[in-house]
Amino acid sequence: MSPYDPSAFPPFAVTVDLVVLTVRAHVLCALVVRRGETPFQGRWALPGGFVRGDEDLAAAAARELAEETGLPAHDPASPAPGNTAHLEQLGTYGDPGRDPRMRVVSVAHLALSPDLPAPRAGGDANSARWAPVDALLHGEGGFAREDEQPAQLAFDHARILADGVERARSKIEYSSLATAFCPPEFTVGELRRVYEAVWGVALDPRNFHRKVTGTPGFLVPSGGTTTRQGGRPAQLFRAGGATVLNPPMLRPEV
Amino acid sequence: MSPYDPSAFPPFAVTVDLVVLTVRAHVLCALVVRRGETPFQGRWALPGGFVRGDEDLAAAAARELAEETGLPAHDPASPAPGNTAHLEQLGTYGDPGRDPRMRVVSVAHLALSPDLPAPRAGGDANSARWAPVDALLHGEGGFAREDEQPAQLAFDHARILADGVERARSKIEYSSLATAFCPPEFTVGELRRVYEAVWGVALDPRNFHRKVTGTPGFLVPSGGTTTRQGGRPAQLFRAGGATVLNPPMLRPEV
DNA sequence: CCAAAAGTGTTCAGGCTACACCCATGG
DNA sequence: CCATGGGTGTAGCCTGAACACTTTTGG
Repeated sequence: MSPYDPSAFPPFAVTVDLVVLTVRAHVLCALVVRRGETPFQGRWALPGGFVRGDEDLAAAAARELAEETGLPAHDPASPAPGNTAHLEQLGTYGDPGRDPRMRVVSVAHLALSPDLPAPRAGGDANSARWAPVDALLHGEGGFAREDEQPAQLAFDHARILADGVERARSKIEYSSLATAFCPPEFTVGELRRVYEAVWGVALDPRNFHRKVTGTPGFLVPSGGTTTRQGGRPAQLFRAGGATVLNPPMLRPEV
Repeated sequence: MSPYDPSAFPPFAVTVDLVVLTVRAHVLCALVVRRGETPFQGRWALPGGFVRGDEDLAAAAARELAEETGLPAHDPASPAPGNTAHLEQLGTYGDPGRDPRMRVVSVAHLALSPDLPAPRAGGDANSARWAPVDALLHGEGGFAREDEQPAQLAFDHARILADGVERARSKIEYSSLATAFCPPEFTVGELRRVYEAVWGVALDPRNFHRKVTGTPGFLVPSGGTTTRQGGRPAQLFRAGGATVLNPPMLRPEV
């Protein structure tokens, strides 16, 4: 048998898993769903599902995202046009044994969304929620009440989530991706709080303002102002056309 | 049927494809193999093959790399300890129809290697070669003699190669990855010629020298000197432990 | 008037660029 | 002695960090 003969291949299942991130109340959160079946029954997991036989990987990810959040995805090349989510491929996880039932290769995707009212997962409000990534990755104690499960995610999803968070943290440095966490119109202060939540640091509001408004193509004023944060009214902006930031935003030293 | 029931999945074949890059004679080159079978018979393609039933994705990529080049791969986390290649996952390509025979999902990997004597592919010297990436991606005219095929790669391999080259170009900015193109001991000038070949630019030798020797952990002197480039003898270095460069190397404006 | 958030001006330190200049070898 | 590449010094520009200060709202 030739090694290039596709009629003699080992059988694989291919799935997409989603790392959906958002910023809620100044905290970076990920979407998790509760598993109703073995293995890992009752544990939290990343949303995902099988790729259909005639379906592109990106299309499968967009379909799963819409099913879980109601958000349409948009192409990574173009900036977010209305209430949509950024979606990009993250990486592929295919250890034999990562799913005890059979050989499953999962193509993980990273989605970034503005703050949403509430997750909806097949009508069952208790089966999907936003959880702080710190609690999911490090702490058992990050959940508010004791009846909410501790954070050990099913399968290798903790690793996938960690990779997605790291991708988001590094990518907002040199791209305009942070605007994907914001509604269509937002203030400089709201954008700064996104950076602060994702990086877990405090930034100087004055220098941040100069930096983002001075980076060509990052922000365009939409004309309006708002006072929803209190204090002096702030200008409203939309995401500009730029996707790569030059110069980049600098993450403070650890 | 539940969407999570793995016994009812559509059948996929999973392969690994390799973008193997090296710098030969100041030119960035990729390893390509000539296809002996339909489809795309006689065309150049990226090396690759099926993932075995009990094999990790990274292991499959390392196995294919060793079969094609004889090089052992090493973990991306550790710097190259001898004559080994850097190997990392690049991305996954799963369009229905990318292989006309059946549904194939390919997990592409990026390998960076020092200049090798000659490719060896199953003993057939004519079936594998290093080709300049510019010729493979843009020009039909990049090949030296007319009897060598023009550059149209099989399947979606041109896209995969372009993604791999772009990954390498951006990653040598902020990581020590450029040393993966060098032999275990190398001079600052040799490292500079790697950057110049990968980026396609000319760099100031004086400032480059100061920059790389001043970046902590990037290079460690090995004690020896060499005169293989002519002129004043140059210090020999090994790759230091650092994987991320702070400050990064700056790619000149386009 | 006071608190709070939005912006602007200014100063200082450090990195990058450009280029003058010296060093050590082979031919 | 000259060409070639290796390596150091230095002046000017620019950017980012730090922080004083003004602006504009709500209570």
